[in-house]
Amino acid sequence: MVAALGSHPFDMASYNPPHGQGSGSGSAESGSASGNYSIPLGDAQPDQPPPFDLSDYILMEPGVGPTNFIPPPILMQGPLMQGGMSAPQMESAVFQAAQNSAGVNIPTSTAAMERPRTERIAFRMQSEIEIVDDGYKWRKYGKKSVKDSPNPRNYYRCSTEGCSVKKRVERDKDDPSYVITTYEGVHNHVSPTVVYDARQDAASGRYYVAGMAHMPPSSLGN
DNA sequence: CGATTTTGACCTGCGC
DNA sequence: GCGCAGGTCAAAATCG
Repeated sequence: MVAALGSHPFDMASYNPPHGQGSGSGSAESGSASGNYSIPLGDAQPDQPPPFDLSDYILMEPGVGPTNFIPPPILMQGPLMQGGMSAPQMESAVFQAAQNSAGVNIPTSTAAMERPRTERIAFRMQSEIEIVDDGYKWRKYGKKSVKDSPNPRNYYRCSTEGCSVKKRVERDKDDPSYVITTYEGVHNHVSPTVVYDARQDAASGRYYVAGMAHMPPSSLGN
């Protein structure tokens, strides 16, 4: 599942997920190894944990602003988008996926059930640089070489006090011109550098920042 | 001088 | 139980 931001933003392109070759990490169970994902948005598989992994990224093409990109403040699990979405559709899909991840997925394996669910989203973008300015301030806390990839993975944590959001950044092992950024968690604050408009909806309790829904800090599980 | 990065060690989960 | 791999910690180094 991939959202590709190509010649027209939020146009999806097919992408074959670079699944791990069964290294025992247990992450390669989602979908077939070669096709596009076809699990409908929000249709969680009842007998599987949320099948998120690095294949669930949004693909960004050059010129779509990798140096000034603000990730959606809502994070999600599971396959998200398929081909042919318009920008409003994608935005809606992102939000719906977040809602689904918050309440619909019912993993049955004990490991998946006992593991605290962390909201994550990954972006795959073509970029010379690995550190994109997403408006938040990050502090690097680790670097690790990963199996099946010649490129190290860098670990960052939001440097805002009290915010436990993390992100991982690594280059695509299949195409080093692409950078995969995985966000984990939800910021409990607005961007310190980019705030166009932030307000809290009285009915839902969500924050709306620059037109996007933001979960209230009180709803954070971690 | 405080903040950030680097990097080896340590911890934990999972498969065999 | 053991080994591997991913993730985190923390002290030292570096930077602004």
